[in-house]
Amino acid sequence: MATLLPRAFYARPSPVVAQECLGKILVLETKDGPLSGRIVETEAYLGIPDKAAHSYGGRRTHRNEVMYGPPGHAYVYLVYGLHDHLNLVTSAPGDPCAVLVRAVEPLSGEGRMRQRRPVVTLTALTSGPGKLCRAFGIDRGYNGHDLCCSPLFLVDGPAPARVVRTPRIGVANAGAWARRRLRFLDPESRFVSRLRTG
DNA sequence: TGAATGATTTACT
DNA sequence: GTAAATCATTCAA
Repeated sequence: MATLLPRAFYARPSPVVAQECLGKILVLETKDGPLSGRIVETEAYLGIPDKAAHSYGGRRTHRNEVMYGPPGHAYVYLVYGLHDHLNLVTSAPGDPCAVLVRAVEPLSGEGRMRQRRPVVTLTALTSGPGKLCRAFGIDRGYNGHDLCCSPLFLVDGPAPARVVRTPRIGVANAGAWARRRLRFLDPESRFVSRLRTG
C-alpha cells in the first residue's frame, strides 16, 4: 500500500526522520511517467548547533531560507558548481533541520534515468547524492517544493531489516560533529554510496 | 565589487 | 590513489 507520507512524518528530529526514511519510496512524476526509487542512505543535519550544516549558528541566508520554513518541503542546492543535492526539511518552522538523501535503488523509470546519466554499472546510477539528483532530473527548480504534493513526494515502504549508522561524508572540517553517527544506511543494499572500503 | 570555498563526481596515473 | 572540474553563495572591504 503506497500511502503518501503526511507532513507529520517530517515534523520530528532529523535523526529520527533520517532513519525512518530508509525503505521509503522517493517518487517524481514527470510527463513521461513516474520515476521512483527506494531510499537506502540518508544523513541528518541538526541545524543551529551542527557545525556541518548550512544553518550552523543560526545563519539565515537566501539559500537556506527553506530550512527555516515548515517541515515536509524540499531543500535543493548546488554544490561544487555542478552537483545538486536533495534534502527533506524536518523538525518545526524556525528550526533549520534537514535530511540529505544520499542514495536510492531505482524502482521505476530506470531506463530514463540511464538516458539522463550514461553510466556503465547499474549501481552507479543513483549511489550518491549528486548522482541520484541527476538521474531523477532534480535541480534547484524543486527548491521549496511541498513534499506532500505532486510531482515530488515520498510514499510509505518496508523498513530495512537492519540499519547501520556511520559518520557523515564530506564534513571532515566540522570538528567533533564529523564523528557523530548521523549517516543511516541499509547494509543489505548495494546502492549505498560507500559502505566500507572493503 | 571582488575573492574564497564547498553536504562531490569523474577521469587519469 | 590523486587531482581537476566549475559556479552559486557567502564574507569581507
